Amino acid sequence: MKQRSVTDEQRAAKEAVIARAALEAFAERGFASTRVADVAQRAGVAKGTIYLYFENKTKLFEGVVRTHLVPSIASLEGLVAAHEGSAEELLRALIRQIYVEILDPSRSQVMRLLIAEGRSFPDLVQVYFEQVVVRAKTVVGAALERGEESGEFRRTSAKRFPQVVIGPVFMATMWQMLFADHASLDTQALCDAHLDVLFSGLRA
Amino acid sequence: MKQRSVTDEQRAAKEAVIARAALEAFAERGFASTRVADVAQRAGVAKGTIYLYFENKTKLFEGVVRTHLVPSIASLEGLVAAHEGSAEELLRALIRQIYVEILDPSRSQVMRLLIAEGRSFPDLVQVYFEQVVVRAKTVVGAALERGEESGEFRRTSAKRFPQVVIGPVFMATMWQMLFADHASLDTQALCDAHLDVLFSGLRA
DNA sequence: AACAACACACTGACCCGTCGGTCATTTGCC
DNA sequence: GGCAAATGACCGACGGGTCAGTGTGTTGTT
Repeated sequence: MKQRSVTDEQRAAKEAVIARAALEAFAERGFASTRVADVAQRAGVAKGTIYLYFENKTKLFEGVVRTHLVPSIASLEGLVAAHEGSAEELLRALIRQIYVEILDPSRSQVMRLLIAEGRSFPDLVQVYFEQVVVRAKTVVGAALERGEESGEFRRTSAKRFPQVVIGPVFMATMWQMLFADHASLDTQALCDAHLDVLFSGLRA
Repeated sequence: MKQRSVTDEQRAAKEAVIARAALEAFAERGFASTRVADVAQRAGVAKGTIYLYFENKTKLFEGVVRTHLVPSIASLEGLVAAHEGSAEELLRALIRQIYVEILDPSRSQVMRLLIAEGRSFPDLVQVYFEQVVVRAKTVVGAALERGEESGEFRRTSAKRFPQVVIGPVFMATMWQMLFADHASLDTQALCDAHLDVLFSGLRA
């Protein structure tokens, strides 16, 4: 039993090593152009070994995405549940946290991969939509709602469109991935400007 | 001479047919997974014919992108140059126009392709950055500047970050491409909500 | 303690389908 | 009949996936 559980841990650990290597490789060249042999080399194993951990290249991709999307939303939901101050404070904290999460390279690379390959992986898109997008939208929507209820925020249709609130965050991520070489963005300053304009626009 | 120019027209026309077919194919399956034979079939020509118009598959991709990115910005620049009313009116018109341009399927597909394949085509990314992104950023930045100069808008750091202003538009595009099946967006209503919050946030 | 038999994760050379690119041939126009 | 444009069968490289073989650690026997 003890013996067995050690083996499982080791297995999970190696799986994680391979998944990490695969994410890097896919992020760099795209799914189709990445050779399994390249993933193997990055992971420091032979090509055949990968097929001991993942059924095929497609399943490897799915594994990579599934591994990297789940954990981030819970922390946002936690923020909302725990918060007791004003709605503005809550929403500020929320947005700042979203900037942090989404600008994390492995997270943004996964987003980019889903944008790139989504058409070929509708199931993955659906999982991402349900597990990440809907939950994030709900969380932000709830903060907006709370602000309206308490009279802090004007009554706008914004709460129906949390996209308006997080659009700039999303754009900042894509900008960094595509254009960092040409004109890297001062995301801290952008975040401040964003919050400034947003809350002036929301306040009652 | 007449003969010659007819030939050129015909040549350009067929090139456009192929480029259009290629855009569809690339958008559907990605660059690497698209077979040249598939592009040929969509365009109603034989595979060999494609190579009479494009040197190789890569050049075909470049041709597709170059064809579809150029025309859109000029109209925005025209708006700014021609406008004589308030800065708010100008910026509203600008943003609405951006929604129209960017939500046009062929334009958004090109954006998606660049996000997906950017790492493999740095030259294309640079062209896109200079010809589209910088110009769009400049145009929006100019409208913001004008509003501050005239005292219509508060002095914010937003003019340094037009990304804050167009982030929601960008996000709406990506949303439609990825999630239209799951939860199609009412882009008209989103645009209204966006403008509402934005201008409340900007006004002096 | 020494050794044999076994288990099993790992390896990478190989197989074979796929697809970018070529070019000898055909088509269509004057 | 001459010429350019178009065709699609063909070639060769490439890469996903396989599997016979290797090395290491464990168990069982004397």
